[in-house]
Amino acid sequence: MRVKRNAAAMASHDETASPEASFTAAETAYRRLRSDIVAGVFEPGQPLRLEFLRQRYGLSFSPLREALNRLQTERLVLAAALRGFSVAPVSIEEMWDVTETRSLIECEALKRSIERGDDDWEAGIVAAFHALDLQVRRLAPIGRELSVDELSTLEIRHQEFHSALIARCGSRRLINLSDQLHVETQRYRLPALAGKMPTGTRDVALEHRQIMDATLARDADKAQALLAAHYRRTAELIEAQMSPRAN
Amino acid sequence: MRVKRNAAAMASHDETASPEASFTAAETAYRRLRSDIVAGVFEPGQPLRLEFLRQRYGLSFSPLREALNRLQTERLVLAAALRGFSVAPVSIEEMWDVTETRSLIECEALKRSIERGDDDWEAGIVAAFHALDLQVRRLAPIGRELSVDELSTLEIRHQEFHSALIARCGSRRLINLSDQLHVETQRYRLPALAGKMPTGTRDVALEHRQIMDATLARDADKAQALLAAHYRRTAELIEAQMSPRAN
DNA sequence: GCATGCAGGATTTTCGAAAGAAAGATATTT
DNA sequence: AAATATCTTTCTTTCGAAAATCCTGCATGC
Repeated sequence: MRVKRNAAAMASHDETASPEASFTAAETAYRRLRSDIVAGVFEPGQPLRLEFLRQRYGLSFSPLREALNRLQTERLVLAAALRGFSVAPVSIEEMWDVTETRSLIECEALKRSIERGDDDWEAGIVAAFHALDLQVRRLAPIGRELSVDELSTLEIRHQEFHSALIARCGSRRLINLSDQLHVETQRYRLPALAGKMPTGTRDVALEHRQIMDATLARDADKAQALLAAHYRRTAELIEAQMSPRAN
Repeated sequence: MRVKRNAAAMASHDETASPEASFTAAETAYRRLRSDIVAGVFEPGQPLRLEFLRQRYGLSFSPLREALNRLQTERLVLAAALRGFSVAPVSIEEMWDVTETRSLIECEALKRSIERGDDDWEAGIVAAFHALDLQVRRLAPIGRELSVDELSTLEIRHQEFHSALIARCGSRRLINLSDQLHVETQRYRLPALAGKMPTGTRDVALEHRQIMDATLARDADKAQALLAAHYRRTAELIEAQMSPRAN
């Protein structure tokens, strides 16, 4: 008799706001792998040996391989035929490519949302901004160490704000791409943020407010420009932090 | 003892210009499934029962499931936890979403290629155009039935032309997205094209030439506009062909 | 009549072992 | 000593069966 099937029986459970909530082993493998890669638990380039993963997650080969195959097409994992999987490498070039692609996708989605957005959409933005702003102010004051939990909440609310902006773009694909690119950028932001908040030099809260204001004022051009600049600034900071070290 | 491993031993073999050429069973499953879905061999919405696929392709569950997981993230297959896989449905809305997203991606990629393209890039475009043009002229004259082979060649050269246009955009992601969106659009174009060539009403060869001319003249705005119009016209024809029938 | 519960069968999902390929180590030859 | 061949080990990949879940039809009770 099996033992590990309890997870699937857990009550509805909205983890990372995914559409379906039931958990197969393959789904668990997918989420945990993705989370570990994004958080930098596994080094970029590191081979992902199946026996190692099997022990780490307490799962069998099949669900692991299914998860790795999904992550492969999401660019988080590299697969070489008959030579297994490895964590996709990171580089400044890739970081800029993700950033610029994300900018392209989200600016278009934002423009369309501004054209089509209704009252609910506006309310969603205001709500998400407020929740984000609360957390930013809570963590901003001191250049102190941030707990994993504080950072995780900040990260989630940040994503929810950006997600709310483009929610009414009317394109499943744009929203989907935005999500995927968001995950990819996390690989660069999370490790860079680990511990030290880039104190001073940047008023992220203000940037968010300006994006929101332009959006609610239905000024598509301005909103797009501000959003693009927002992402560009983040990329520049990450580049500065990456350059001194390796690569 | 196994019997089916011969495929992996086949000599180098550049099918669909994929980076790696070695064939595992999972890779075979992926390609055959994708090809069958795109060609409409499986009806949109049709459940993809594993036992059925196992018999059809002579493979076991594992490689099939791995392939289906990849196709899931590429939007060709739908997966419901514990309820298996099914062919992703098609609709006019989805068709427009693919078309517009593709337009967005490729217009940006084309703009960047025009900025950065070198002599080799130009030569690649001219060569691809010529090969495409030859095939178009070969098939155009009569409104006759087209063989699968003729259509396949046309399809490949068409894609190679569009691929050549954006080859120097400098973004792995844009090129990758363009490829994926191309595959998705095939689901709509191939069945619509099956047999009857949309005779008369449209001079595709001219459209291609104009796109190429504007591109080589480094007129980014014009080239983008022509490319977008090219895709839009195709979508309009498909919409017209889909509307009378179901959905 | 309608809902509810319960077999039985169909299907997906997972497992662990076996087969196959690559990488590394050792021996053999030139 | 270098190059080549052969054996070992490590790892991936595939397989087929077992387990879990879903679905359908039927009976039971209200």
